[in-house]
Amino acid sequence: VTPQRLTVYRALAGDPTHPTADTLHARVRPGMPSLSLATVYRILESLEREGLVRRVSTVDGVARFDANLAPHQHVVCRVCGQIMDIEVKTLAEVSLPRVGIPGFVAEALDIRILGTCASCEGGPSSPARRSRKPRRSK
Amino acid sequence: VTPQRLTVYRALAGDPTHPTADTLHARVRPGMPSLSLATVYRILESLEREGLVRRVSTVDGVARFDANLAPHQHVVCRVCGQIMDIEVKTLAEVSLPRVGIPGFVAEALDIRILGTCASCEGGPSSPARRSRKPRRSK
DNA sequence: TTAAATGCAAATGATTTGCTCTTGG
DNA sequence: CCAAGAGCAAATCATTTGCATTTAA
Repeated sequence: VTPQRLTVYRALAGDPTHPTADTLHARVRPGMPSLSLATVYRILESLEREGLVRRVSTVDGVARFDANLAPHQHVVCRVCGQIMDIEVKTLAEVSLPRVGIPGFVAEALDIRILGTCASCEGGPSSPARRSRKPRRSK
Repeated sequence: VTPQRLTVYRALAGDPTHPTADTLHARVRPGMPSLSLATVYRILESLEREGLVRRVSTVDGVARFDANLAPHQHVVCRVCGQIMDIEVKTLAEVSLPRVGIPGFVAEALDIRILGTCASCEGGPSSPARRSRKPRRSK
């Protein structure tokens, strides 16, 4: 089943910034003006259900999606909010089994490395000031 | 500066479940009926700004708070949504510096171990079926 | 007294849903 | 033809804000 689904999926797959539903919608609009935001949400939801897309955890309450299915983790810039992928293979790499909770069956690892990206390093008037939400301003 | 702030802070500090603002509000209401949810949000915001409280990352868009300032990470049950603390000291413990992004200055680690907790292990009709949101039902 | 904190209600923003209309199979 | 998908608008939820009132310092 797929018409504009392809469009949305491709847009997400070709975007390394882990866009929000809204961003994706805007990015796809020009080539498909009638596509509504609600539909984008529905498409993302089904893609997630089908396991083609993942929702990445954030601390600001806005959903961000990722079509990169290869096991990887994220690096987040606290200043510009940019999210980048890094290859930290799987559970084994970080002593997962050592969860001190009895009876808990660990299944997956979700790691986020917080810091400052190259562009944002060096004071507030640096080179690439990004537009992505600079924490809490909703 | 502090009247009902103490109440909210104490409620959070004495709750290992990483409650949402709403849960905290409900939990404190009986002893302070006039306390509004908006105020709880404002209190949590200031406590966060003062560094007494942290917001934990979630994938479902609802803010959860944590008053445990000691460096630690979280274990999340995918079934009942419960979030528990575990002691995974600091950055050093997980080869942090190996971020493959040039120019990125890593500052903190945010790890979440996803899995199934003891109570939820063993089919949907198991012992302790928790009330915490079983994923996406907002 | 006096800026900061609180209450309430209304405003926002993100996400979801109801319902109708299309359309791919 | 027919169920699944798309559109649009209205509904929900979580969170924030405006403003008048209260209060701790």
